Amino acid sequence: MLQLTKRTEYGLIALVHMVDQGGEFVSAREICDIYPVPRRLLAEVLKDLTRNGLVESQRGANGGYALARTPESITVGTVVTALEGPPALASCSTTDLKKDGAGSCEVESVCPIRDPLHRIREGIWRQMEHTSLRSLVDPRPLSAPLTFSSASANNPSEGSR
Amino acid sequence: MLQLTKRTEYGLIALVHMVDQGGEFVSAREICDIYPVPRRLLAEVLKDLTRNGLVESQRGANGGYALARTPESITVGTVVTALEGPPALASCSTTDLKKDGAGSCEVESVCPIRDPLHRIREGIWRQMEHTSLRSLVDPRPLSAPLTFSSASANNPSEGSR
DNA sequence: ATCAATTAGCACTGAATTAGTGCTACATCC
DNA sequence: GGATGTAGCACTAATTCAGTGCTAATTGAT
Ligand code: SF4
Ligand code: SF4
Repeated sequence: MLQLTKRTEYGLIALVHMVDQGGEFVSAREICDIYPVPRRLLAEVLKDLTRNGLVESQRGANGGYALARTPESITVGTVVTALEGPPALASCSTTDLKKDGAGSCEVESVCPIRDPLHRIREGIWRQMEHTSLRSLVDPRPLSAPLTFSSASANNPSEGSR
Repeated sequence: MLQLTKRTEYGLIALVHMVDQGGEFVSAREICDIYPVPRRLLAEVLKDLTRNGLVESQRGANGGYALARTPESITVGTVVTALEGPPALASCSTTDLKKDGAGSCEVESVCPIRDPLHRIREGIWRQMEHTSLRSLVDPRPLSAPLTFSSASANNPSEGSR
């Protein structure tokens, strides 16, 4: 259906929140305390993100999650790949062969749309790779397109806490 | 899952085949005679394409389907939209509100990723709009059985196989 | 030492979407 | 009339997804 899963969205939201907290460990409870998201499910997602090395986790009281890499190096593509596998667009994309691999599609040998679809997929992937966590967070605080001298506009009380 | 449906792929394949036949009416049987696609399902897809004005249909013997518009004016985006609705990426995209519309997502009011996702979706849409049927057919270095003998009188339904 | 908070792991249920099929009616050509 | 082929509708089965339960293991605080 050409749509991300809820899990991916939840993951992205959580990651953005982590960026907001700038390195502090945040618990799943804290996150879904802000965003109305099923806690259980979010925990599951965070766990997957941890498995894939996107975030670090800390158990026990005062535990939680924090980014394991810089917000610049984590892209939407990274998250999607971690949470629902590499974007496919069709069942015959090259990178994803953990499931069926070769004999996935009967049409494959004579398929006239395989390569074009492949090309579109690459474009989509480029889009996603081009959107980093940082760029998800940055344009947010100011709903204005651009401010000259962003330094003055940037409220010092903003990010950290 | 960020993947097109089979129906869309089948639709694209069929459309490409129609371009190959350059205006001639081709039956569903003829198409799935070339591409191993469930005939019944393909018919269903073709029907939808007809409803959306992408192809013209002709009933009866020697009937079939043919493009109702130029191959340049039909894009992958068009087909996707006709067959599975406008690309959404998330449940809160603007164009699609036939189902739930406003109260689709609980997070919506505080969602930090909505706009960025929206932007990515636009990029994807642009990709799809930029890929016309023509460009699907053209870059194919014709080692394909493209014969100009598509015309006129006695073209029995098969023969090449 | 105990307790409370929190992640890790696993498996499961229920809903939604999708793939694919059956059957009948209608249209067209021979 | 008969063969071919689309139109329409409804239905089943498979797959995927969202969300939940329960039980460890870990850590800090009391
Ligand atoms: S081969 Fe053609 S039909 Fe089969 S999955 Fe790839 S694109 Fe879709
Ligand atoms: S609002 Fe945010 S979470 Fe809800 S659907 Fe749109 S993007 Fe996904």
